[in-house]
Amino acid sequence: MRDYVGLLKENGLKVTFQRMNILETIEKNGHMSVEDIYDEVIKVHPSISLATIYKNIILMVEKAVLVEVPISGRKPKYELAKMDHIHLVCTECGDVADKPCMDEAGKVFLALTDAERFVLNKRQVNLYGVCASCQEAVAP
Amino acid sequence: MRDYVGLLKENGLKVTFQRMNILETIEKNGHMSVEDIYDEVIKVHPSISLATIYKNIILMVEKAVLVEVPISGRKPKYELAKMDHIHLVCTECGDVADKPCMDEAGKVFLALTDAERFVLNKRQVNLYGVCASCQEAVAP
DNA sequence: CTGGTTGCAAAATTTTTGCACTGGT
DNA sequence: ACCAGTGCAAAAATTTTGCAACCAG
Repeated sequence: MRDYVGLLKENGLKVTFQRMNILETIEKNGHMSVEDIYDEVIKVHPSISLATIYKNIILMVEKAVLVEVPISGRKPKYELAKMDHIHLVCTECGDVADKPCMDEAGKVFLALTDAERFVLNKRQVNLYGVCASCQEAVAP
Repeated sequence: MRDYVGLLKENGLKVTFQRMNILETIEKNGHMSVEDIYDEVIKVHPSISLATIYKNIILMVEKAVLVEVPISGRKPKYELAKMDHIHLVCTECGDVADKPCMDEAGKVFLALTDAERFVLNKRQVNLYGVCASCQEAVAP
């Protein structure tokens, strides 16, 4: 598990049980919507309020501790900030998997935006399809 | 202007003024949120209701006439279905520009998902940064 | 201590739904 | 004439806000 205490302090955020639980839940599950996070965190911290989840997600996204992953046709999900990667989004179950290897594509994107006089800050690649386990479910 | 009458009929949708206005507005403006569309369409069709906008967007996305473009930190936008392209999203003004050239990246993505036993259906690339005109606004 | 943080309840916003009426085909 | 489509108003769902109590530093 990562050093969330340090991560929060670096960003001028106090270390509360709520925040620790949010971060640990997201680490464990990978990609979660606000509702997903609430449903999980409330199991270990029954008194937490949805407003607290919202406030903290907004705050942690601002501080770049979390990253919003917008997804076509669904609520956005949130993940821990990490090395550049792309997302494999299953259109059946909604699950999101990370895939490293932004490097090859990275060069292409830089060339593209240079020509455009566009200052590139962040890249976001979603590949939509059907994941291995959903393929099995359809054709066992 | 495209043949929206044909496009709607092909998809089993009746040709109404509301739908024509929605499609023409999106063609003219490129990428629009639900609210954007409503604000524009109401100018030429004052009696249209927001519910009609919602119902039609949902319907036309199902029929793949429109495509939802989810954007980090903002409401999703909608565009006409068109050839594969990437999005340059300005984090200052929120504007979205299309850029063709999915080909180079396309190969990379296919190789990636093949290895994963992931059936790739749709690709969505957002590059976030500051567009040329917002750069000028900051440093004139 | 003390300012940031929480939880609650209320407000604001956004999206969906039901239904009578309208208008395309 | 039939039934998809519209508009309205109400309901549901989502997100934000204000504030008193609380607690990490």
